[in-house]
Amino acid sequence: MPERADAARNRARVLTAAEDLFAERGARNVTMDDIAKAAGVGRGTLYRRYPDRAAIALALLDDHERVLQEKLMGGDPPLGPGAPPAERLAAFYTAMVDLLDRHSHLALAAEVGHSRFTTGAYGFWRAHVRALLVDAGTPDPDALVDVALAPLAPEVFRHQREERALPVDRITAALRVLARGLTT
Amino acid sequence: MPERADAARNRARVLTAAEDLFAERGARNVTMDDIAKAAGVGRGTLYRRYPDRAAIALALLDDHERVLQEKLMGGDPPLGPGAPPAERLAAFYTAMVDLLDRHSHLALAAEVGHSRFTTGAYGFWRAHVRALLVDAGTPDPDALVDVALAPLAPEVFRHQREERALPVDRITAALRVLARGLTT
DNA sequence: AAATAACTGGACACTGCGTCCACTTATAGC
DNA sequence: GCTATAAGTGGACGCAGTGTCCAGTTATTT
Repeated sequence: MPERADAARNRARVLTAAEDLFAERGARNVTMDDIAKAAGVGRGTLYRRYPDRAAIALALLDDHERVLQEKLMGGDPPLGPGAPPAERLAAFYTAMVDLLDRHSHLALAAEVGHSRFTTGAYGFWRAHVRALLVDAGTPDPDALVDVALAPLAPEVFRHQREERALPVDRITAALRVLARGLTT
Repeated sequence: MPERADAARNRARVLTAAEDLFAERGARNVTMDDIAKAAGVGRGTLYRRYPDRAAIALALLDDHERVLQEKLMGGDPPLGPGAPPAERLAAFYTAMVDLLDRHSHLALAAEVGHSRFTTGAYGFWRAHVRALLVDAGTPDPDALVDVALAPLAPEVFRHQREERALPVDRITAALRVLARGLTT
């Protein structure tokens, strides 16, 4: 059974309203009530589809992440298959920083603390990086993979950008150093 | 003016009660009310000294952290001064993992998300690791230092230990690999 | 013993969460 | 078209936890 027309319309309204609110005042200062009000929808309707803010942010992020995921699997090197693992890892870091830079408000909304690790996206990044580490002959990839992904936590990125006022390209360069260190 | 005797007694009761509760059911499931009740103290008294859970956890962590901080500054090598920076960094990682292992419930309570970076302790670790990176001749230590500290986030440690069921020594070994990669 | 300043604790108002259910509306079969 | 019905809707409700406030209490000083 396909989705009902009014339900689809409301879903779209919720997503665009949430995106606006997150961008405007940061996810921390947006309540479920705010989103419902802004979307012109009742609380019940909102909760029917999205149990919490993270679910909404995740839905919004999903599109952007899927694009990157496809590039990783079937795109051109060095992001896609073909390049040596050290270069693919560096390219992955660069792409992730770019993603964080463009959508950090969403990332922060979606991945508060623990929940970060339980999203499907984290599983994908993890599998990808783990494969690269295996390919590069790094010892104990299962332990190192979470270490390699830790600097991509949205909180870390936000801290570097805002508290430390680091430009994006310096963060990228630092992660390139890390990529080199982990694959040799 | 010294602290009044009854105030000191109440502070001690709050701290031990909080430590017990955190250890017993995890910081996430302990409310300020719980702590006040368990300490036999009113809400107002509790809030007078500690504005939130993080402040209490921080006070509890403080002692343990100070011990390590002193070892870093004036203890024996390789933790203290004297050893080459690569070894000191590796020793620092090992000591931090040990600290996390023994007090992860407190660390998780104290450093939820963003607040992690604003604690005095983070500033200390940051300065220490930054100096080691400078010493090792690593490029752009200001950008790399937060990368180097990211894997020590309590959430990452908890994920590795519990979700991934990694033993402590494998986490330590992985961080030693990282230390080598960052100082060469 | 009285003065005083700090400390105490529970009542209170408030915010945000999540649920529930009576009502509405889109779709399918007649 | 018209009705049946199941999905979808929305706001009222109860709850949990936060943080504040102030009248009363208690340690300390003179």
